Amino acid sequence: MMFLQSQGELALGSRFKMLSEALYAIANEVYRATGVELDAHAFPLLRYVQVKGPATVTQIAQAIGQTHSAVSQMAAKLQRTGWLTRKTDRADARRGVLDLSVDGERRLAGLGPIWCAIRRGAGAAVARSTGPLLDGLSGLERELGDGRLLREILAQHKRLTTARVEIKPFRPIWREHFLRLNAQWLERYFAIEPIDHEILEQPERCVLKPGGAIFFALLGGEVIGTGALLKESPGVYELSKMAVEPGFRGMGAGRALLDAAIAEFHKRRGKTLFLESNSRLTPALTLYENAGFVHQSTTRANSHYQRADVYMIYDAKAKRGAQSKSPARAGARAAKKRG
Amino acid sequence: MMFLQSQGELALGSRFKMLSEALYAIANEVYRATGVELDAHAFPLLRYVQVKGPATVTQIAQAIGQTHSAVSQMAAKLQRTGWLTRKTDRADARRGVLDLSVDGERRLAGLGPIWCAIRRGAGAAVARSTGPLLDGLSGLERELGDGRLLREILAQHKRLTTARVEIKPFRPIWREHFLRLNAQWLERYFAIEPIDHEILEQPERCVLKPGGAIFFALLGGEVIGTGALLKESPGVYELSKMAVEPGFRGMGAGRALLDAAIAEFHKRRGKTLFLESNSRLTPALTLYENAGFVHQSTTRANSHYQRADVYMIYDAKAKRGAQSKSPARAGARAAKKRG
DNA sequence: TGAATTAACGTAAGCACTTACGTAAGTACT
DNA sequence: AGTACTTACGTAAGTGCTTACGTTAATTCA
Repeated sequence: MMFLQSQGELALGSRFKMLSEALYAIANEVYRATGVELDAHAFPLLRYVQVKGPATVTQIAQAIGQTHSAVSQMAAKLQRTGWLTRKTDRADARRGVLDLSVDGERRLAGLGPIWCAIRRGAGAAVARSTGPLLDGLSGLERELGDGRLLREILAQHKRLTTARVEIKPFRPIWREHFLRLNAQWLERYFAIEPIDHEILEQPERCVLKPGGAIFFALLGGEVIGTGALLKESPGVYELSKMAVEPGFRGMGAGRALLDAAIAEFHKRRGKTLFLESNSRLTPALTLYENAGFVHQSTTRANSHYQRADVYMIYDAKAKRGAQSKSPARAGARAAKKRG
Repeated sequence: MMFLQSQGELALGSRFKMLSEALYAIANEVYRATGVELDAHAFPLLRYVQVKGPATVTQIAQAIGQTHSAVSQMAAKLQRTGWLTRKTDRADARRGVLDLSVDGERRLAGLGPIWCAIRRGAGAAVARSTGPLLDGLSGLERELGDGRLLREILAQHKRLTTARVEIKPFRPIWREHFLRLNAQWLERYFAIEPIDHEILEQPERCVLKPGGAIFFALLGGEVIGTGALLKESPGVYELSKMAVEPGFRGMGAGRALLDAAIAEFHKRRGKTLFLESNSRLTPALTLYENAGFVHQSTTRANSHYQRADVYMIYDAKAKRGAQSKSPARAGARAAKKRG
């Protein structure tokens, strides 16, 4: 192993292969340890149909970078084990449309904490493997070699499953998190606009005092997400400033925050609840769709935000399943319709 | 493919696998384009026996991080295609000792420029793939995706094979390279000692004027290596300050510089030629051994250097094959004896 | 000096892919 | 409408590895 490292760029292929197999092995180990019957090699396929909805063999193959044969074979296997269903596209009889089975949906829905733990553990390992790419690889090889990554993932999983996501109303000691969590995604995707600054830095004055509300999602005492209900005018509320810590996504915190905000909206006898967002934030849009927000054909007149190109209004009847029953799937179907 | 990237740490295994296969494919493409009949998957095994000398199946398997079965199977294939020979260890009849065949040695000796080109091309691609590990991977994926890496490797190879390594005596315009090339490895492995600074910064005063010589290795006009012959006392010379640009190793520049220095030593009717080095610099030691330098049982009395733990004296009779006839292999056998 | 254990290694079978190939359905062009 | 083509996909066979297993040789231990 030390020998391959001494060969520098010449042995990159071999080292990548080893890393790949080691990571698959760790993932399988985690699945086994948590009692999930799933082969890590199926992840790309399953995850694709989970987030994107029903898809054809070729479509999936291109997305996950494998041949259609590989997807075809894996799909057959997953059909036998009850994860997938397959029916031929009625528009084009050559195509087969793969979709999660009801049972498969249910089983995948329970994997949130596991994937979250893997993401957190692997993220930490990757973060420790700093420096130029070759040094980073050596670091990662070390993490895998001494079993550290596996231990860390399992520890993370234990932590994530013993604690539960709780939603609490605003408290001054958490004020900084309101800014921190929102700044994260704002800076990543867009830029922080003046109005953002105002709201995020003075939440009491800009949100609470005018009759709005702010919620925080906590996991084992740690603040991992936030969201705000702004009062725009009597009876009209705006959902805004939703943010979940990247390392904790998939735990249902977003949906819980959303439900809390909607409950508060009802409690205050609101008439209209709207939100503005951006079409690039597909996971968030999916969440909104599931919770009952409906796309409007135009953007909102005199919007506060530069980045807003999506305008949605809440309609209780459009709600698509509770948070316990695989919200992601319903959203994926909705995404299909969005195009 | 974009989909896998969106999955962050969760799809690391799949991405590593793709990178691995893409790199193997590129290497095979390069071999094919340059008319070499070699499968990139055989590289770790072949390279191991090339630099380390004859070895057993298990030994190789551990070094290259595969199972003994894999090595056994690959070795059988390489035996059929004439690369390897195999005989059972006479000390332990369970063990089989794998070694390069005469023909295999010859063929591998011709791969220097190819490996050099791969190292340079891949090194450049890796260097462009900067940032944290995940971003680095994305960068590398892009390099592989658009065929840039392959083109670059082939271009490098063309450049390396059209030009030839030339050895030239000192010229003032190249003075800075004498410092630059030596500082590279000194800083990497050790530290620059005061005496190094003196010699490297004032080569005319410290080397040439007292009766020594300095050589430069050029490839297509570019200075890629250097080496010095220091006059220690009448008839006694020291070989020192040998350095070859990492990206150009394997082109035979080191051996050419060494031969030039030895020729100069003979021309000046020297009686004794010695060198001091460090046991960690195995490739360099191998080179010295091939050229005729013989290890001494003690380190040199009143050595100039902190780092010196190897002391060798030149003996023309100990020379082990010209630069054209696979010097590396003879060196590997010598390394075996060194232990 | 056997007897049990361990080490080295080959062979077979399996696995996750691949390439090669065949078939059926859709598309484009005359 | 017929003919070439392209596309979607399954199946078979191949590949580079793995695990499982068996054989033989060395080592350890009573």
